Amino acid sequence: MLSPAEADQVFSALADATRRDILRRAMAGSEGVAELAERYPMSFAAVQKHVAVLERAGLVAKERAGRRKLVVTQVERLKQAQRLLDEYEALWRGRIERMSDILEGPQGGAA
Amino acid sequence: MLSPAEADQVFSALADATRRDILRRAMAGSEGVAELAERYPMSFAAVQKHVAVLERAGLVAKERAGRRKLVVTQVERLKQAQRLLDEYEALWRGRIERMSDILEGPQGGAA
DNA sequence: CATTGATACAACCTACTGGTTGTATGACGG
DNA sequence: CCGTCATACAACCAGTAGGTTGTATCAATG
Repeated sequence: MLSPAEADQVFSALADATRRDILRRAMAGSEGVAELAERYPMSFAAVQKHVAVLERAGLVAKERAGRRKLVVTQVERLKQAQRLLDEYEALWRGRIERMSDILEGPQGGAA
Repeated sequence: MLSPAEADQVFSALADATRRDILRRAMAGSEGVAELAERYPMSFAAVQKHVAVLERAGLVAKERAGRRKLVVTQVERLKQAQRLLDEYEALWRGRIERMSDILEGPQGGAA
């Protein structure tokens, strides 16, 4: 669903509070880069770079709106990341079950 | 649930394929650092550093077992990350509802 | 078509990351 | 207690990330 390289990109994009905030604001999809930039204590270009990171990770896209470009989150990528974490958690549950098997002894044990 | 700084640590820990793999292996919780290290094409010390990153992020802990230390994943942190992504997705759903409100027109509109 | 507003991009700097090797600590076996 | 296995840590290096400023493109407007 997410290749290892894509997962790298998605998680490292999420590993920055400013980018997570941009992602949240981009849910509404009504702000351009300039509007976003006003909200953070850094230069316009810095915010632009953050948006570019999110875009490369597939977490947002830009839509032309006149002379602006609106930043909108791509919720599908977010869901893919969720699913990856779900898989890990499923593995964990599997581990518990396997441990239970062991604790219940070899009655139904290996052939 | 996760402070911004903690979220930074968790996601940046997850943003590396080797570390995600270690995390999965650590679900079984029966391997020490040395056993893990054998599986990756890098030095023991490099794997040790990856484990340290996961540990600082709270995603794994080490349990002493004789002269070894077993690396075990802390599933609670994983769940906290999941919940964070759930929150984002909930925001998205909220956006959809708000958009529907708008599309349905101002019958119940602003006072 | 010149100006202005919004975005993009390049060059640069500093700090951190991911890897290396080498050395030190800690726990068990003889 | 001496050796050895397992882990930890420090020093170092190359590459990348996150910030800066400055310049260039692109679209609307007079």
